[in-house]
Amino acid sequence: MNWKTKLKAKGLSNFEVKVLLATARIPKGETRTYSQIARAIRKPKSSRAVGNALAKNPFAPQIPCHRVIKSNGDIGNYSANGGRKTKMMLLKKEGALRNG
DNA sequence: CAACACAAAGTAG
DNA sequence: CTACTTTGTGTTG
Repeated sequence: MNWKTKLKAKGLSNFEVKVLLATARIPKGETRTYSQIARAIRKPKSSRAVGNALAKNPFAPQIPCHRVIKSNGDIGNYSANGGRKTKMMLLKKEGALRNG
């Protein structure tokens, strides 16, 4: 997928593009923390800005922004339809979230 | 300056 | 561990 072009076509900034690119690299059934994404793009202190980029994610269900959680194991938030609920649902369906 | 989908460190019990 | 406070970061208004 040429996200880099699609994202930029959306008017996203270089930072947000990198974040989404790193997020699109997350394998199914696994999860990453905002901090890890921040590290992946060489901005380990921008864990907060990382969330902002995911919030702007124009390809919500396509880019696994739902596979991104907080470092303390918490789900975090979700801008797409459903919110946190859908986030958990997707993680459960993929097996990333083991409630039991 | 203010607001946000966070993280790390310090203080207190 | 749990709860609260402070500082850092990047985009947008």
